[in-house]
Amino acid sequence: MDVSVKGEYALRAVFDLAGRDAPGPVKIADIAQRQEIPQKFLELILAQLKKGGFLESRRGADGGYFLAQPATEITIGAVLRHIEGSLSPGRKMYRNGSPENSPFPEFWNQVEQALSGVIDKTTFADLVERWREKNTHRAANWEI
Amino acid sequence: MDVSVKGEYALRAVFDLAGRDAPGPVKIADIAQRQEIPQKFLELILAQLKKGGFLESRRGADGGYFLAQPATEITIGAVLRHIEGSLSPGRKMYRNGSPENSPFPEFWNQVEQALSGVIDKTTFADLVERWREKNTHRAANWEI
DNA sequence: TTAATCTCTAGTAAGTTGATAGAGATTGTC
DNA sequence: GACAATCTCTATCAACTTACTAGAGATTAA
Repeated sequence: MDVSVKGEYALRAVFDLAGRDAPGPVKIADIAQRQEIPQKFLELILAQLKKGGFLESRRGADGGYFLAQPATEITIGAVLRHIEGSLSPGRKMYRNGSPENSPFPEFWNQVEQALSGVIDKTTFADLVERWREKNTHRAANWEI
Repeated sequence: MDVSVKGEYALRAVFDLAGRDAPGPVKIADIAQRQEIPQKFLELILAQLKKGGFLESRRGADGGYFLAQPATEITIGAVLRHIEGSLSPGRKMYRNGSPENSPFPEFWNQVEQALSGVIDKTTFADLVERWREKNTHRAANWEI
């Protein structure tokens, strides 16, 4: 029951992009530095996020990544599911068509719903907002 | 974000023991067969559950395992945490004392609480009860 | 004593994770 | 058009984890 480091990097990267006010693409190198993520690893993650439809990019000089949708419409759950695969903790149980008369599937279902109640209802806009509330007088990461 | 096969085996084993009406120890081999768990692997898991204070055992002929506490007092969360370690999905994030001004710790806290609301409030007695409700006319697994 | 059990210590094959390397494809600028 | 800056794609890899397996040892009931 854990989110991989890769998943965490993905969340931080999207958060970084969601927090930018100025329009225009952001360089991988910048995200990598601000979020302390190994750049080459981040490249793979951003490419995957792009395939998932969360990000868009532009190459060449002055290229970079930017959100494909408004931050109010990207949930943590969506990003995490795309990077980590299913988040259902009990998905392996009785996967071979074993006992149907088990209480576990129902139980895991409850767990999944509880989880979903948080991760699928929190957007990156929410995260940025919370972050700003806590840092009204401090300088923002992305305002250098 | 996943429960390991080992964790699932542990839950099934405790569930198996919680569902027994007759007193007295249950053999590893029996649990292994009913729950379809490789016996040698189950041995390790049961030993670990014993160390965690969930089970007790008796060796020798007519030996076996049995619950160390009533099933009403053993929660899924307790067993899972003991087998899997922390269930906090975001525990790795900013583990190196990085940004304190991040919205993520707070977010992961919410996730943890939502999770806890289910797994720390469901006991094995609950599971057995649910199981029995669904199987009032069918033969129980452990009644052979 | 013997057979049945739990117990303890090792080992291990397969898979996953968290990267790194380097060449290729685009794009803006001079 | 050359060139530099970026993203993009494919391959590789060491370290670690997972899910087991093996086998000898300790304890108990009959």
